[in-house]
Amino acid sequence: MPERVEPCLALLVPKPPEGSQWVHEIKWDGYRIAVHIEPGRIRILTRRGHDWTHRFPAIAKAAEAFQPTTMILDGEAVVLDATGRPDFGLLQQTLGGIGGKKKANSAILYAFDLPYYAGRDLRGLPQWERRKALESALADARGAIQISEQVDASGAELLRVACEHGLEGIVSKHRNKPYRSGSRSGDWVKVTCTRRDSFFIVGYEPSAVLSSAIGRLLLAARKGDELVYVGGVGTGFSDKEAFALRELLGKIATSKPPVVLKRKGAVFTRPLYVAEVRYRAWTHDGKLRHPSFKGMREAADNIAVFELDNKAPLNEA
DNA sequence: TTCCGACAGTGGGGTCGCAAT
DNA sequence: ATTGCGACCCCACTATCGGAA
Repeated sequence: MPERVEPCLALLVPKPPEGSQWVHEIKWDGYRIAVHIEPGRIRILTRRGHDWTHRFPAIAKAAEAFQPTTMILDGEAVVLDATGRPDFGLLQQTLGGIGGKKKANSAILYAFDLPYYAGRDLRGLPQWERRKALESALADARGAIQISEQVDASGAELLRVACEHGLEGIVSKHRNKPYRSGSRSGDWVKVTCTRRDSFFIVGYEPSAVLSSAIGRLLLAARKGDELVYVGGVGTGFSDKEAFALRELLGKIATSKPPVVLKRKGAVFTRPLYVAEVRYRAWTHDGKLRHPSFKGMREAADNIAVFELDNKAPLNEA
């Protein structure tokens, strides 16, 4: 059995592929892991090959049930929230940081591929054959190891349902393609549920490398009569735009911060512009998750700036 | 010639531990 | 005691370059 199998990665695309050669499943919001099972030994490796076995005791324990068969299960470790949805923030809190002593007892694995089984490297097989092998290998899986269901629906339909339920998105796989380790080829593609909203630009931070360019914009939402910092955005603009933004915002810099925020190097500006931002969700902390800049305009009455209401949670659909 | 895949680099969010302040 | 930094995880995106088409 190989010491390590680099995971096959999914390419981000704007819409799900169509056609009978594609199968679709839920995109689980957690940590990608590979569970190596062999006689007398269980190892759980992260995407970059770090041994995190001790952090997923429940999954490691559940994996023992498959011994002595050798196999590598590829899947996503998640922690479910009270409503049964995967919660990335919860996973991180449960898991702790790099030297963390916390145990993610509640983390479970959604297995979606089987690159190695019973002495055979299955990566060269088409996806549908590996899938068949996975289903038979996990026929009586339960508890901390579950199979990630392939859904018998069009990609567009599954995506709609996934987004409706506050899930992260979907992954589509080509039935006839092999498992390409370490590659982000289009054999696997993902579509994520995203939102677009407008936020006030309340400042910027200079780029760490490009002089006279911005590195990130500081964003705020409206909450009643106040502005509340909701995080920064540092991608989505080109270098050219980063220079132009610095030029423009430099003119409206103010010494009176419009929001409560202390960050070294931050330059605050009067909230005269709104940025349109695409993002995936809100963190527990009230920040934008995976934000990217899509454009900006002058603030005006006819532009709806995101309004925080008093009742969190922010993560509801 | 153009296009695509792989890579590096700059950003976002989080956790924790450790060393410097 | 606080702060900053570095490992780790999840990423989006831009810029570049070499090889495939």
